[in-house]
Amino acid sequence: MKALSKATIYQVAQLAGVSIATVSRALRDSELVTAETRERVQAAARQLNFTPSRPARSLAEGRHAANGIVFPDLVGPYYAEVVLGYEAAAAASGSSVLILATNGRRDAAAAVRDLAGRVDGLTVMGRTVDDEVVAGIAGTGLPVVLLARDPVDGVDTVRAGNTGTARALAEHLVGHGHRRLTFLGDPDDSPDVAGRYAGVRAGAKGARLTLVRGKGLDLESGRRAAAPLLTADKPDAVICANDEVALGVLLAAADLGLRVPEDLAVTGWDDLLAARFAGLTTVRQPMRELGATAAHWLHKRITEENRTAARRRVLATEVVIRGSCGAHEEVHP
Amino acid sequence: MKALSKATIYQVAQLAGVSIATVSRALRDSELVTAETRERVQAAARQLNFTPSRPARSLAEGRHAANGIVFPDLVGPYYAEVVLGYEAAAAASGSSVLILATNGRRDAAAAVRDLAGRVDGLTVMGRTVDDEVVAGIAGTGLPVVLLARDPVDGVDTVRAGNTGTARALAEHLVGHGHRRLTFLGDPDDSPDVAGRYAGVRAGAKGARLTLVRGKGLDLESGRRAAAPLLTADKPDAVICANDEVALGVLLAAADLGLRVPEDLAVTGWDDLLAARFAGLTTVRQPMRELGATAAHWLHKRITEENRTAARRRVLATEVVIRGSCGAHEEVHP
DNA sequence: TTGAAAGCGCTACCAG
DNA sequence: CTGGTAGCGCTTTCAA
Repeated sequence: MKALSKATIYQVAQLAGVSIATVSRALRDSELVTAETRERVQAAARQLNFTPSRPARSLAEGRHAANGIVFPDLVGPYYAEVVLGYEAAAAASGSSVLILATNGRRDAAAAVRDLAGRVDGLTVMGRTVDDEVVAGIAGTGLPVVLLARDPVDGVDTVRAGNTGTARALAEHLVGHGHRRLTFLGDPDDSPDVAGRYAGVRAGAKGARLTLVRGKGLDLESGRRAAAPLLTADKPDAVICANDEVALGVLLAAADLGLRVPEDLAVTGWDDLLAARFAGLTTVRQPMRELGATAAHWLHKRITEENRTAARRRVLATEVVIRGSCGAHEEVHP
Repeated sequence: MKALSKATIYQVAQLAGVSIATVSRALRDSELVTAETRERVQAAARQLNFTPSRPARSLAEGRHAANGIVFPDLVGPYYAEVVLGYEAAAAASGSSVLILATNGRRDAAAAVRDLAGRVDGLTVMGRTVDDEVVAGIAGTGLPVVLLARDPVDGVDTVRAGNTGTARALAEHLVGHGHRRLTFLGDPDDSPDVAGRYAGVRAGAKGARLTLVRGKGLDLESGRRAAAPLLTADKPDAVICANDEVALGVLLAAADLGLRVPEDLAVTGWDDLLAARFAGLTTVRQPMRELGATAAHWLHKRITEENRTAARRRVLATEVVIRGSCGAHEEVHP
């Protein structure tokens, strides 16, 4: 009972003894067909294992019924969660999702432009392509939403709060009596890191703050950067750009025989599962909600009649206190 | 300098003063056009911010230049890593990637069928849709690769080793002197879990082995399931279906005042980052390679001339010994 | 309620 | 080397 390769609407029409127009209607539950005809057509379609060709349909309808999301990587829970939230929301509004990871790709811009040609709307995250690429695509009329990224004129932007929470975090550390703070991470790396550093600076009043531009955002990068830093600067608190880097610092500190938090306080950002088991003080952000919001906004843009003004939203983040920043009465589980 | 909405090949042709056929050639670097013509056309295209319509091209070419992957979820690093490996490999062979998460979707089968109509090939992971859906799609002639899932006749399958490594893990525990083993996880949940349980059974000769069918595969599920289990069964070792569950058990054990590994050994599966910080003995699997292999195979299928026999491959996994299974001289960092 | 036919934008074949 | 043109499979008027 092997079904044939690819049945077309013509074959279904022939088998059902109607025109292709009727098949088209019947298959999409148009009210313009008799119940009887509809059934006959659907039976024929089933028998031929027929699935309408998406390209043909898209071409005729002038839409893709799909949208895309561009992110740097899927390493670590952050992007994965964002993408998951995005996919769920997009699916809810009937869109398929195309993904594009730009990391390790020399032709990121070209890849993004190509993707733009396959979708009804596009979400672009930070650290992927330049603003001019974004502007070029948005200029096409293609709805675009920026995620975790500095705004571009006329384009919607959704992001998680960095500065305010970073400031609160720094103030908390200063409140613990720490006076020699180090921020480990490169503000030029991403808008998020830049925002976090800005907040830390604001909250570190009265304490010394050193910036150490670590290269990567993974555990090994943190570990490598930490060793010289801890022996040279002798900070009493290291505020890391994200959790992975912080975990690397924790490892390096252990290697050096430094006790956390007695000799050294360490904080991260993202609240990974590992942070919980490492007792790491960090910041939690609504990852899925970020993705879901982007998908919703995109859907609105795609379906709206007259274009409305660009929107911006900053989702709330929260400091999660655990043991690594100093002793507390009660810590987060 | 706002670029117009959507330029077509006709407008480019007109602006460049050539036919659409020439535009089509020039834009795809055909050798059938003068360098001069090519440049003129490309200039016109650039000026109009032209991007060829993907549906039109796909319709004409009869291919999508895209393939898809279906997975249950993107929660936890496992699927994210697999998808990442897949995306990278697919991109390398010029394919865009469409994703579909089936979890929390009532109409998973329909969604998968729809996806099948948008791609040149499809990878389907375990725990997503029934074999009959897979068979139906494969019967269409659409290349399909199964990932981390029991084989279906005539369809390629890639998976990570479960049974052998699970057996080694169980034997290791028995070697530590543990005699009251509990496997926490539901073999009916996924082919992977079933394979792990089978291996554990084989390796638990000479010890008592209890099966506790925990519901979910997340941390809270593990934690909830562990409490009654630890007080009732009093096992001296709990082998968990994955790391998250194991971490939950660790938390529950701590709540009950049980020392790990003195009073209780615990093992997981996946080697999450958190496992390292929790000192959890676990099993590492080549997640990205799983995804990459699936993408490669799919590409081969899509481009092959005459269909070859279905292939199957099992990628190697390895036990990672840390502190949670008993005392060792040297443990993994 | 159904059918005929005109596109949707692009590729590729056939002439010239 | 370039232009004309026939589709690719489907949706959607416009008539019947």
